[in-house]
Amino acid sequence: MLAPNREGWLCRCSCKLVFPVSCSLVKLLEETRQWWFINSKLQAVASRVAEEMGVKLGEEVGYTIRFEDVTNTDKTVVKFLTDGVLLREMMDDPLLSKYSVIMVDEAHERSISTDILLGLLRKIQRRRPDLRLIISSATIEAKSMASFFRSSKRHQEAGATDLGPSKEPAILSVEGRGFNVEIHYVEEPVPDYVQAAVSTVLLIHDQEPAGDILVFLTGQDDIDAAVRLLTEEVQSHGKKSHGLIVLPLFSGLPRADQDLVFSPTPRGKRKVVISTNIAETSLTMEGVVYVVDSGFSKQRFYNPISDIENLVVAPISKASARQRAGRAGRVRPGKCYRLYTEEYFVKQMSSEGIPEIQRSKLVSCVIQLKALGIDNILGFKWPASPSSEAMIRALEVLYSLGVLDDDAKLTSPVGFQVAEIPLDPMISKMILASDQLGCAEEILTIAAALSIQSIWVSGRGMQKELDEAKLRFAAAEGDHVTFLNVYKGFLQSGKSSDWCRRNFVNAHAMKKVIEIRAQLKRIAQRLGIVLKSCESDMTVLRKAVTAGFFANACRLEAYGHNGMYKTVRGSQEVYIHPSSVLFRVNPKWVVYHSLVSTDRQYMQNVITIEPSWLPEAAPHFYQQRQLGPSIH
DNA sequence: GAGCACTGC
Repeated sequence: MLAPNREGWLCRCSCKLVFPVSCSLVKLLEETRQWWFINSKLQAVASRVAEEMGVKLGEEVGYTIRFEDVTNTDKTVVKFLTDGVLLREMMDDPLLSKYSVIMVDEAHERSISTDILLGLLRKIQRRRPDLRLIISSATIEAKSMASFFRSSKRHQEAGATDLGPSKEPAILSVEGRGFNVEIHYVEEPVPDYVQAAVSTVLLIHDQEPAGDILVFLTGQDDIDAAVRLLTEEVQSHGKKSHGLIVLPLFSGLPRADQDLVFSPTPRGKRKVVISTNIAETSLTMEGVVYVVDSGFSKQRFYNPISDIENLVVAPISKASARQRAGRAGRVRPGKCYRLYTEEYFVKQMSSEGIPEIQRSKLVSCVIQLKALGIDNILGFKWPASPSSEAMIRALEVLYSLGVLDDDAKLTSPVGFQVAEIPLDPMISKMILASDQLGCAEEILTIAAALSIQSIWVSGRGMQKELDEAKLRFAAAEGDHVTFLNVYKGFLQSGKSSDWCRRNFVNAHAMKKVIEIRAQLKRIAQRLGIVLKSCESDMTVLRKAVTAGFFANACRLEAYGHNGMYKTVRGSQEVYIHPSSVLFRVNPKWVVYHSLVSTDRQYMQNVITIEPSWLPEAAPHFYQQRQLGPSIH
């Protein structure tokens, strides 16, 4: 019935309309200290609702998240799920016929899944006049949300099929609740927001009454710098900074360090948490009374021309700024210090951020829509349309993978199978290829490892040790085979976290690899993929990788170019990333998993291939002549 | 010899 996906769903709206128990939801969210995973919050809320209704969790009230389905087909009447899970359900049941009411929460956050979901719901309204929709969104977006669904109604009236009038969805506008937060701006623009943040923290500490401080910066670099400056201050003269406890917070930080942020502040002390955006929505700290907002965050941008996704530091939106400020008013009235001018806020800051769908590659998104039976992708009505260049890019990739045919329809069986696997289509294609090549056991591990950020601990400050640890697992074939070695070692250690620590492997990441691999194994078995091991035959394994990633093939330039590669298709200059085990090895032909661009384009996760495999893997994509005379 | 906002299936 409900489709919430973020912390704080329902908590700020009056939703008597939906639920007589909403008041207890509010109470629950205030009491819930399980801030860690959003999913555990969803779980906690479902469990509390079950309790309020006097039923057992998993019966009348249940929840479904990626790795957990706690529902009962015969009994469950209220179900909590993430938007991604609901989209997966739609593949089997496009009209969502088993639901009579769907509430989409936090629609204003505009994640890709939410946008796809809204577009689809708008579409199925016509076929499901009985379906009641409730969209909960920030006030600022409520109008555009309403008009998005209204325009669909006009469309329906003009349409040929007349299935009776459909009710318009109820749009609930939600407002941040909490105590009043006093906003302060700087008089003049600051030249260096890290330095400005540090000074502001010291000023607050010096002049304001007790209460913790939360500082929003952009990433680990900024955070390390600010922590260092503040720590030096604490250690040197101490007077201005006496009693300050300085703590960094970002997702790559080891769990134990993150936990420090949530330990109670000792009497007479003041905690300063220097954080990324993780503290903006994903988790909540009690005791914060002062917020320092740099006005920037790291955001993903995608350039469809170069086909490169990038993380860049960019100004935040007014909506983000308000969200950040709100973090100061959770326990009592607070103060927010914005490190930008009021004029800038009023006149230059955009009111909403750019929706994720306009900043991302669309390959996964397009295949999902195709699998949902949306044939005319370019005509799909979005809450915010992605660029047609990005769409076309995605269609090209899917066509080259053999997932779409000449009419841009899903191919059978490959297209449908790739859509079934909840990963990047290039990874999914690699898994399918591994079936014929007889190396699915290994490829599933590689697929899981490629699906997470990094299996290594975040390396700053212990680079040498991390490099040495990597060497213990390094494989001549490249990073993919190195993953296999790490995975083997991890299993042999009995999944020991001590083993992880000794080998600079991220234990939390390995846990995720295990979970994802288990899920992939279930799906693979459903698809009839034989889980065969290739033992020590790395050739078939490299061929399977090539079958998915042939579009990322690169050739080393002649000597004297210092490890410069060129992509076979686009002749783009690329280099092997120094974190790769093939860095400085520079084999002649490689395929990479992803590009990261800084001063150069760096290939991350690289494996050696034979060029003759390329036309085999994708004959329409690589004709022999393109590969030039160097194939032997 | 470099740099990893944050989710999600």
